[in-house]
Amino acid sequence: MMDDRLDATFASLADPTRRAILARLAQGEATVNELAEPFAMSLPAISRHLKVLERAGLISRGREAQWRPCRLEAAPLKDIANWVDHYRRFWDASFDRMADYLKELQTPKGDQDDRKN
Amino acid sequence: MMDDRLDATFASLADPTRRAILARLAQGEATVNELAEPFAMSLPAISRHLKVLERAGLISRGREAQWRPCRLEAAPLKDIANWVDHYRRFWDASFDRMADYLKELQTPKGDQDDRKN
DNA sequence: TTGTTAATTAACTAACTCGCTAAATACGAC
DNA sequence: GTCGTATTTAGCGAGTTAGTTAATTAACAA
Repeated sequence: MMDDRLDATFASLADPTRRAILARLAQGEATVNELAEPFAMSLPAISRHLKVLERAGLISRGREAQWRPCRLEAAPLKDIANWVDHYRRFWDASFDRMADYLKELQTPKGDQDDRKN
Repeated sequence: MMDDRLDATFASLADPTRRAILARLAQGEATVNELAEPFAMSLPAISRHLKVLERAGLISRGREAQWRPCRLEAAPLKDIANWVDHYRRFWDASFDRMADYLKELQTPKGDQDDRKN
């Protein structure tokens, strides 16, 4: 919606570790230790990446005993998809198919944002 | 394609001034001064934003006399769109429509990238 | 040559990011 | 309480970013 949210979302996604974390969470919830396991990086570093993702609204966290399971929250990604779709005509040969696609996208509700993209 | 390019693209898009510049360029080529005009910011600042966008491959620049017209280059945006589409199912109710869409996207050539997203 | 406009580079500051290690907190088990 | 595991916070250092003003380069015009 607002500019700041796009800022935070894009900034969060600019780090390969954070994108990998999201990819992992796309397969289901995971704890911090589980998320950290694939990386040659300290646990505090991962914890920080998770905080960045949380602030951007890209993940949420539960509380089960001493574990804080993380789950993917895709709403900001939808904003990104809406934003980038405005540029689709610049790489997509078929104009009309894009029009169809955008129309489809808008059917559920008018939750697109055009101002100050 | 490679991870680094996604990094650079996302990082470039994390700034509202740069997104606004891209939005302006979506309407056609423009010189540095024209691009700077809407902003309460010095010309060197704009010049640097343009350099960031250029390094990310999001714009290219010509040379006409003392003007250096900028033009939008959308290829990196396509990468973004491809990346974010992997998460479409997390906000889109219709699974099957997404599958169709992705199939469409892949038809022209296999220029998608899945590794290390 | 001199002047004007367009754009970049240089040098600087303030603020932020990302990694680390060490210490602290939170919870469950004993 | 004490122990062990999970996670976060604190503090540090290196590197980057985004802005500034002043100086410089590039091209055209007279």
